[in-house]
Amino acid sequence: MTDMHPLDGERIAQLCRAIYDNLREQIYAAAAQEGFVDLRPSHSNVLRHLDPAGSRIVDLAVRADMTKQSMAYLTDALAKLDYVEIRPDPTDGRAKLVVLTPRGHDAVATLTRLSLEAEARIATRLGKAKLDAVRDGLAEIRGVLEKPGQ
Amino acid sequence: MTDMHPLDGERIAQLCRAIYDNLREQIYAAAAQEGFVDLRPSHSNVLRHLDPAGSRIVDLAVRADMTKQSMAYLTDALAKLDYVEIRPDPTDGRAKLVVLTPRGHDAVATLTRLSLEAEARIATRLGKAKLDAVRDGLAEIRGVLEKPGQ
DNA sequence: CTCATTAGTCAGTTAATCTGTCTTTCTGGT
DNA sequence: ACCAGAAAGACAGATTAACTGACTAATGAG
Repeated sequence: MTDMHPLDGERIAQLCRAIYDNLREQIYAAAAQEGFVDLRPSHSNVLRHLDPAGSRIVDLAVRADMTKQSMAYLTDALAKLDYVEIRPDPTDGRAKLVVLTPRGHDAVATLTRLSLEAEARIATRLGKAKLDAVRDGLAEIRGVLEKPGQ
Repeated sequence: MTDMHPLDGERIAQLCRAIYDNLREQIYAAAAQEGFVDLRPSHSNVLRHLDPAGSRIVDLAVRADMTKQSMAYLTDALAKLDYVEIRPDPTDGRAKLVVLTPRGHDAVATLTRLSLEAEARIATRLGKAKLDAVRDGLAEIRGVLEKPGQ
């Protein structure tokens, strides 16, 4: 351990940021090469939280921890790009349902595959056991952070 | 492991994102409460890479992986907030040196401390050994991602 | 049946990036 | 010593992804 810059050391936060940035870049670049050129990282705030039967904007906003205005902006963009369809919720006249189009299903499948492939590449260098241990540790950390007061 | 949403699973990338977001939020909120209300996460793109003798904008830009225009925007903002001083580089008439002010030193020290405190809180729940193992694993992953072709 | 709550929209703002173009300064090769 | 090209930064403008505040329309509980 050479003496490092105060904020640049081996902090969990910095490591997570570097890894996340790298993987996100990798995955969206690969997705672009597979035809999803107009797919942006911010879109995964929608795709990640969409449930199969469709979701309301307000629910997506809560899950993604953003305002409904911001979520509406994202779903609207995805609708224009033919990744989702936005239709009235038959059970509530105020609400809309955001549902994946076939292209949207493709995109989700592709992102999922690319994400798994990226991990597999890491596993070939680290070993599956170690990678699994890191993943478990991260999941535990996330759990701790989500309910801080014990 | 319940069957999860395709993109919402226990992927390393997602875990890193969640953890990084949470820690960043925590740390900058705490910094604000300690008087650094005008300090923003984007500013750490500067602070993290500043070396003690001062750095050139172009070097900071390279280190932070952004354009020099963007870096100039950030350093300018930090200068207006009295975290850094920007002065001519005596060794090169084209260049400027960005150096920390006393307040900037304070900010770096505070962010570093808050960051370490956040990790310490995690350690009390996970155990130091496990946390260290995760950190080592993450560092290894980052290493792999930085030089992908072996 | 009314009124508070909820879902979403509209308008405007801000933060943090980007690209392209320009000026100034430096430097290496002849 | 000169000049051509590289490098450092500035200026102008665009874009993306968020935000807040104020609004409309539909729901549902008492």
